[in-house]
Amino acid sequence: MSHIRTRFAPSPTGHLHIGGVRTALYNWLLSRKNKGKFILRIEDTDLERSTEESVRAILDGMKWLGLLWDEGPEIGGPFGPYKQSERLMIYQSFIDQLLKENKAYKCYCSQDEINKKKVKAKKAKIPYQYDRTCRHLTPPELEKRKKDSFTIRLKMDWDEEIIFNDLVRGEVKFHTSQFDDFIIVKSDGYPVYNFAVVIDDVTMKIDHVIRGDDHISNTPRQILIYKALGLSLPEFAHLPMILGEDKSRLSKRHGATSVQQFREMGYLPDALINYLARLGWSYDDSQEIFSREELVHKFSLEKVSKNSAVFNFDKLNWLNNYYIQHLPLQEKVRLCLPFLIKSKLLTEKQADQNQDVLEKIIDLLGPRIILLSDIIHLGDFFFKNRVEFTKEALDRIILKFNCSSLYAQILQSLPSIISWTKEEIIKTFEELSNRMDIKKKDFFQTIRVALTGSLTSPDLIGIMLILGKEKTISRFQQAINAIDKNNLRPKNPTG
RNA sequence: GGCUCCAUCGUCUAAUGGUUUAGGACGCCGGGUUCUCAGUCCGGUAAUAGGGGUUCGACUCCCCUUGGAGCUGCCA
Repeated sequence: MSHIRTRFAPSPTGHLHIGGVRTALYNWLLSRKNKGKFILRIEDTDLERSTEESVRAILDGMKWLGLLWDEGPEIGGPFGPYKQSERLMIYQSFIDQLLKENKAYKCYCSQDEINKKKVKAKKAKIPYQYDRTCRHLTPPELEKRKKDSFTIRLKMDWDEEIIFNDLVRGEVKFHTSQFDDFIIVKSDGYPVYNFAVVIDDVTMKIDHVIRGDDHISNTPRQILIYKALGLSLPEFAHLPMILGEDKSRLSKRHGATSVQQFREMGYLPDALINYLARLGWSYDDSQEIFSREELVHKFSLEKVSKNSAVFNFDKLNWLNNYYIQHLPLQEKVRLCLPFLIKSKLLTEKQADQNQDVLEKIIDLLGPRIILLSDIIHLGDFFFKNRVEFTKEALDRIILKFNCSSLYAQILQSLPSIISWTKEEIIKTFEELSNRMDIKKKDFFQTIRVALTGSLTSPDLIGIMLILGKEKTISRFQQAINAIDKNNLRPKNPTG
């Protein structure tokens, strides 16, 4: 297993799906581990649904995740092209071979005719198989239909057990009697998936075919094509599917499924990779956090589990938070910045000029950030010129305590703080707290509301340190003004 | 319907016939730290789908049932 070649072969009919990413990841890991090659191939033989935009999304997504390919779109390689739509000539030569060797034939049956036969079979409760009408066409009949469009079918002349050894599930058996003369070339001249995939894997010298287990039933058909062509088989490994919370196949209705969405929500590539790696694979009974290098080193197909796995956002979030916390501060800032700018909390220019403040803010917010985008609602009060009381803050603090006079007292004490340091601020507020007729807990909550408008925030001293003396004073003043202006006072004066 | 795959806590999984009162992680619950919320630390809750075999012994092997999934396309 030294120079192994693996591949990821998505079809560009939508975004890059998270399930596909895991397949890509396992292929990538195995190629890295064995110092082999990882090939990216675009399977765009479905003319109707394939789009250039989708190809873009796939390439971008793969790059963002750091799943770089050794051969494929944009970089080429010795076995290109790497887009099926550009490989028609290659398929043609293999089709010619099959036709010439009388192992395949042209079928002129229309889609309508076939559909009728299927309906009939269903009514009779017998499994549908193509009745081979066109296989027995006489030369005059063939001559007559020469100009009609046709598909090409593979002759099923086997009567045996197809057995292959799947690297994750062991021996899998099918009997050839289940297969009919299936189509390998569509009437538009494009090869059908099962055919194209075989030709591509062969010509690209793929020796380990690792894919989702939805392909397990396709495998015997593909093996039959290999056999018809006299080609030797690669190793197969079928990965379990990823399910949604309700255990049905993961789809949009379970939440985000495209890499782009995960990216926009503020997930880190490393967290996503770590999560996906552990979803369906384990190393031992205790390790959860794996660096990429570790994954490359420790990954093996033998430890891939056979059963499908439910995608769980709670665990992904836990990992994302973990990875964010372990990021160097400057990196954290760099990653959070786009979210702050996009939400208009600050401009790029402001960010450049206030790098140090930004670092302090993000350092303070650090452990609270689960998704990078959390920075927006967690830290907005730092960037806004005035804070607004949340409904809860209003009900539980502003309308419950005599905040206006409390703030006034604070304002009297603040100017006496000469050097705006942690120690001085603590000293002053502890003193205030002791002096006032309010529980310490409530006292600090009133401050929190004045400074942030909210009932929850990071450490208050930390906030004041970042805001600076001026802004801190002005927030208390603003709060008093807002209270006076809107007459926000406790309903019960005695309370 | 036919064929195929799968089955351990709510979720991801460990335990590859005996070392196990079935281990870890996320979640959840409780507690410590504390000005709130997080974070962090400590503790707790919770599973071998059911039934038959094989065996001195079964989560582990075999069979059946049940449940879930996939394929059964001129989609990939």
